[in-house]
Amino acid sequence: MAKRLVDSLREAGYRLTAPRLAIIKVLEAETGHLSPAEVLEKGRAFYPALSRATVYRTLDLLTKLGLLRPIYLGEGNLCFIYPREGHHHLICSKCGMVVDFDECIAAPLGQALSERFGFRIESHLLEFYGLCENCQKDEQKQAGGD
Amino acid sequence: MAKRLVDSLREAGYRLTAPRLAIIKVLEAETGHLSPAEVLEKGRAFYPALSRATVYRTLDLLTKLGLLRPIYLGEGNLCFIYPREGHHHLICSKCGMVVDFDECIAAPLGQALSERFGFRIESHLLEFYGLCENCQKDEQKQAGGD
DNA sequence: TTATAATTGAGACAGAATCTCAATATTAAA
DNA sequence: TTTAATATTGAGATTCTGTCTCAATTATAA
Ligand SMILES: [Zn+2]
Ligand SMILES: [Zn+2]
Ligand SMILES: [Zn+2]
Ligand SMILES: [Zn+2]
Repeated sequence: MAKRLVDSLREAGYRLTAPRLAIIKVLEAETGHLSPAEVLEKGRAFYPALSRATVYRTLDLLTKLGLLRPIYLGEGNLCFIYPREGHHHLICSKCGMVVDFDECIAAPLGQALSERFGFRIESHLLEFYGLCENCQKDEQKQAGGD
Repeated sequence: MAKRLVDSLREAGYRLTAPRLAIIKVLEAETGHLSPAEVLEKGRAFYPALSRATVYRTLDLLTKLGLLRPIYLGEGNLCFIYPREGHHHLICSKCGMVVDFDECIAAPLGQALSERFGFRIESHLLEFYGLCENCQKDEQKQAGGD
């Protein structure tokens, strides 16, 4: 698990530095969805001098290597997810609640697209949007005011 | 087509104002993926006094109503898409190129999740990430430097 | 060890998003 | 129509986010 990010960096010819390791530890420790600000904060537990610029640079680098994915979940914050195969989300477009689920049907389509467009597909995003049970109830009571 | 956004606003009890109409016209005119800044600029063609705050407020509102979806495409800019059924993307994680395609297999899974979690699903996101042909070639030549 | 070049932190900077509040416009009721 | 109640707005201040520069540091291979 820990190996994947580290090895991919190395194989691509990038140096394995203390700041990068701190960031990778954060990404691996959390199963979830981390904003750059959270990565910075948590990363300083491993490497106190960690700077904001380095966090952004490293998240971008890992994204370019296809190891992370930027996504908007719920409350309008960019976050990066470290994709586990077949891990996806159900998001309430009103209150922002996020439900995780592990189930997927995207592989065959991915295969087809890969051939059609000459892409080498590394991962995908599958997110459903809608209203959670609570927000459905709220909706019936009120109309108008937020 | 034009009706959908307008009617949904009304039905949810929100007022139909000139600034909102301008924004809706922009969203309908463009098939693509618009950043808030683009919506502001284009929206001023319909309603010159349109303000940035109103653009953000309206995009958020339409998102809460499940009519728009915030997404990161390619080069790290937030944009909002006005989902057309089965319209999705293939994104190069290195150079940011976006390929559109219209094909989808998410509906049955959506149905199942809806029942399992009590969500009312309104739409979904299905995006594939990988390397485009050019970036695959580049990768073979160099290792290391950006 | 040493040389080389990638990487870093700090802080300046630019741009994006949010907030406040008085002024305005929509809507429903009179 | 007219009016009253209230949602919505624009402008600008403000706060956050993300980028950039550059000298200092550090990983790596020789
Ligand atoms: Zn999947
Ligand atoms: Zn909800
Ligand atoms: Zn998750
Ligand atoms: Zn590419």
